Amino acid sequence: LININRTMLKAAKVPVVELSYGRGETVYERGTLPQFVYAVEKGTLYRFRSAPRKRRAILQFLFPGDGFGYEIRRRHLDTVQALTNAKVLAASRDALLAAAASDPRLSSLLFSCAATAATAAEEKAVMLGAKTATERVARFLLEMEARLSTGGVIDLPMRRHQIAEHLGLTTATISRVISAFGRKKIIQVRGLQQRQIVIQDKQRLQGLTSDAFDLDSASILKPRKNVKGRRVTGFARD
Amino acid sequence: LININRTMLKAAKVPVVELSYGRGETVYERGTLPQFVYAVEKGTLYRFRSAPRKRRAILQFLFPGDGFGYEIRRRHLDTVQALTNAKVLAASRDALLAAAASDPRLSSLLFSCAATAATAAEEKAVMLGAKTATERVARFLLEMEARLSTGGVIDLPMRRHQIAEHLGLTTATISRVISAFGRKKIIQVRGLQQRQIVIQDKQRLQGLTSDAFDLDSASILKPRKNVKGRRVTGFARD
DNA sequence: CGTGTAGTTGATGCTCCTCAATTTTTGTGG
DNA sequence: CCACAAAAATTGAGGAGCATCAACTACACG
Repeated sequence: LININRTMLKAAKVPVVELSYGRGETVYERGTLPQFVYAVEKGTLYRFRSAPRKRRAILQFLFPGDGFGYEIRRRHLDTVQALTNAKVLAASRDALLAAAASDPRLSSLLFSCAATAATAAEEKAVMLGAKTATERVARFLLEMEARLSTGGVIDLPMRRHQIAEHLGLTTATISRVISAFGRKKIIQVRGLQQRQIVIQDKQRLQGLTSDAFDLDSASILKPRKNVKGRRVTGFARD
Repeated sequence: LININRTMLKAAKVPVVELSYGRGETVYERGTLPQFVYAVEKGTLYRFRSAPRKRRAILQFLFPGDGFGYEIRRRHLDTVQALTNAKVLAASRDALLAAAASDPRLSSLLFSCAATAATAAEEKAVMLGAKTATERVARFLLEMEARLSTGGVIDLPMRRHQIAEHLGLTTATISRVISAFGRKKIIQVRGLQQRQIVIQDKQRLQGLTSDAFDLDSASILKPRKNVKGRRVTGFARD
């Protein structure tokens, strides 16, 4: 299911090129003509839109198996850049559609891929609907764990600033929340630039994603301050 | 472009049923099996996900020409309900895919529809990325104008509460921002339940969507209070 | 004419942004 | 390998913006 994009491109009887990108290099840019459909082979990339005053919105981080370039417009609205050294497969969109015309299986796969892209975008919208920073970061960490944890360790390829642009928050807030999670022993942060994360109490983290009202979300950011009037749970202690 | 979904369903050589729904009736529910692909014929519907503690996220309002049911999962993750009396076209997903196998044109259309759904979801994510309530509401009004204005009048089919659930805000905030827009003569609000809106100064509204820093966004919600230190523009007056 | 629902508006407090200082890490050249 | 500069991350103080709670108005409907 997760490698459906890669599978599709390889199954199609169309020429597929493998492209390599170095850190920071651009795959395609906003305003260019969308000609290809891509699938990540190796490394991490990210898609973003830039708003006027140097505000950027990172729509998606792309990991091996992820597809991109499915959006249909006359021009690309977004830009894709490599976050680390990366390899991607690319196939001509027209060729794919032509091949799909004679191959029912491919046609179905193509539809699935586009539909998957839609679901992913919607998932992101739901995440941004989460009101508190605590909730967003918790969701993000769990998603990253699912995508790129190896041996219980999440090796984040992105900076705090990029996480912030992805979640609609600021670097400072991301840092505060992650530090608080660490203090609460929900996660353990380590490694260069604090980019390695181990989830120690997954259940508590999951509890924070759905509804922070049961827990004392204020205590995450200001653990010392006593909160009056609110329900107090075991979360506040420690 | 906008009626691509309807066009596709009608062009396909598959049985298409027309279904009617009364206000508040459900088209499909979270957890059910996704069997159909739909297109709105008449009326307005909306898609939402409900979070644990009676928090709902409205993913999308559906107007004539819009398609839905393209997300691919084993179960529906969302629920679709009619906001007004509505008619929708429905075709079996399997039948569509089968027909697409022998019809290249249909195959391409199907892909386009799914891709359009992806773009729409992303657009929503970008909107939620907007930090201020002013910006979100401005975007929303402009989108509604594009979708359902007739003779310069936007006839909103949804309540304030539903706008709030769509934008990730509260009813109170929506009301405050809309009132402020009215006071500033950017829009004119009228009709039963203040559901009719006329955009009087589209340019100013558009200015608020992209970057609220040029304008004094604080003055929207607290027009009386003098703001110190910030750039003051023509927007603050009046 | 009361009851219920939707919308508006005010007061207050929490959350996160902003600005800024400090520490840690990265990268560069001697 | 160390010294230095530049960048990233952390942390603190203060304030802006929205949620929350609640009072109030307007209108629909039985």
